[in-house]
Amino acid sequence: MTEKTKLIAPRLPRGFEDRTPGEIAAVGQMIDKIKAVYERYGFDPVETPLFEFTETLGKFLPDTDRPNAGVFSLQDDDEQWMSLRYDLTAPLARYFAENFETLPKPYRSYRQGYVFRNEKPGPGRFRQFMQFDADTVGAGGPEADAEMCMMMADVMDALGLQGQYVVRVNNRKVLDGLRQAMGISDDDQWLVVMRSIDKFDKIGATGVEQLLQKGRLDESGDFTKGAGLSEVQAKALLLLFAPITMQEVPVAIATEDTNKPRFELWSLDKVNAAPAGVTRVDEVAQASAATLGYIAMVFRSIGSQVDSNTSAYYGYKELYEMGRLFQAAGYNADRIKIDPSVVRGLEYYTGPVFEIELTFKVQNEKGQDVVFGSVGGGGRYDGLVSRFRREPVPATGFSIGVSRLANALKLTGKLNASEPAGPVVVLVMDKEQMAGYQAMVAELRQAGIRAEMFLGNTKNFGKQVAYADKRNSPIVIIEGSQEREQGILQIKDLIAGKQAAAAITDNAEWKAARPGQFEIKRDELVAAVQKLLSEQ
RNA sequence: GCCGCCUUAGCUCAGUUGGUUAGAGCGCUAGAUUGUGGAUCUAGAGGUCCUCGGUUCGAUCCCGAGAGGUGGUACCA
Repeated sequence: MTEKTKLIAPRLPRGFEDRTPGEIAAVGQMIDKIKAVYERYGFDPVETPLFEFTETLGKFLPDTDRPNAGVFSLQDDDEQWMSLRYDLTAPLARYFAENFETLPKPYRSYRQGYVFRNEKPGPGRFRQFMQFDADTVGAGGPEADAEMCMMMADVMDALGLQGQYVVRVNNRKVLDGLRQAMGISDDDQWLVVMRSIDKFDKIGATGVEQLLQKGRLDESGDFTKGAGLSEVQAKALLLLFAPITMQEVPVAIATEDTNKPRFELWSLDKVNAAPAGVTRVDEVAQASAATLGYIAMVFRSIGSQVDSNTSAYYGYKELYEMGRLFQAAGYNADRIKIDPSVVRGLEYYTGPVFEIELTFKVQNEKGQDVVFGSVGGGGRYDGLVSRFRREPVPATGFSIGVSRLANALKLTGKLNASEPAGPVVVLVMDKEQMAGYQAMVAELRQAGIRAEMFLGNTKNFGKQVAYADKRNSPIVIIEGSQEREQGILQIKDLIAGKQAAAAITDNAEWKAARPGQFEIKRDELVAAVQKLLSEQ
């Protein structure tokens, strides 16, 4: 005991966080609100484990037998690689495929939990964080995608963020069509193009333009190699971000196949004299008409037409139909808007992609503006279940980054992270009377009131009251020998006392005043506490 | 991964031009007060000065390497 043993420094690996009662309560409230929206849309919960076989998650490095370094992995007894899940989508695909025979199809499910990524953490980025997902598996139409977007918007409303977010929607098929039109055949080159576009909110138009061409030298002096596009190609892609100015309006022209309208840009004069079968897009999808027209214009600027290649056509048509659905359901462009610059991750999305963006400024503790990125997103992933089953299974879904959203709300003071009320504390005035104090606690607990007897060092009475204060306790119960003889108790209202004492500066006066304290009969304990709690 | 900055008490930081017992504020513990929260006063605990190596009579300080933290950037399913 005399020799000093080497102590272990209590420390947390970076990217991980402890959560206090206030934070747990605040996130719990968020979860309840999100859950309520999902359930209202007809989704059912399911829970899957934190660990999966690495091959289930699909994260083996190419050409090696080791998992991707970005996932936490370990080998089981039989040397099979297992990994902590890094999202909730791959485990859902596994669950659906494994229970294919019994699940209803389409299958609507939601689930919430921690996911893990072994990457360098940053502001608002963690190595363990919570996601809350909803997915519809087995429904291939844009109605399912549109429903996802509307549900995301409803969730944000339910969290009290009306008017402070926008759900941005794009379609990967449109981007693929652009690629074809521009004649980019190299997959790697296209990958760099997509990454560059995805960085728009971080590095701006100039930065993206540099990345699309030769490359960009950032502030730290690091050079990022560009995609090697020509100036003409780069400028055309940059139109995706340009402010929308339209001389012409998009129209849908009926064709022999009623499911395949043609999309063109017409001048207003031409539209006004339009023959039957030509519909202005803004009459059916007002919310996003300008953007739809704009996408058509981007195609024209590179010498193509939006419906001249299959991929772009279907992407465009899906966006058009989703726009109609948003319009019909009353979701305007200030809540959900079509935005051709949305890219989202790169791996498995096959059609519509969407992202929630906060439209208010977020500042960190030091008062600096923080680029927060999206707080949620998703899209259609028709290929994911096919890894487990031979038949094609379409699926769409999205994910809310609960941790990141909570962090944003915390920084803006919109998260109610106040410490929850503590228990009623019964003070120990006389160690011989423990049984009596414990009986009081039991009475209170039986009445459903949080209560505890002070268990620490009872020698100094002031410390007991200080303990109750630190516990955020609303009330303390005092029974000394004087009270016991008279069959009474002292009830001390700590909340009222705190207010009443604010004006007192002298310690002697402070003690004499005993603010917020009054007497009751012993047998009135439960009733008096209940009454006081309801008044506080 | 790459680039910059940082590392002294639980926290925020001072300091030593290289010299013997390394400081402050806040916090913590105890006492003033075995019948009252805040404030006040008193006392106390708490330090491998990030680690290792080098230079030096002597290193917390100078030099080198490493670790950790932080910011940017890359990757991000």
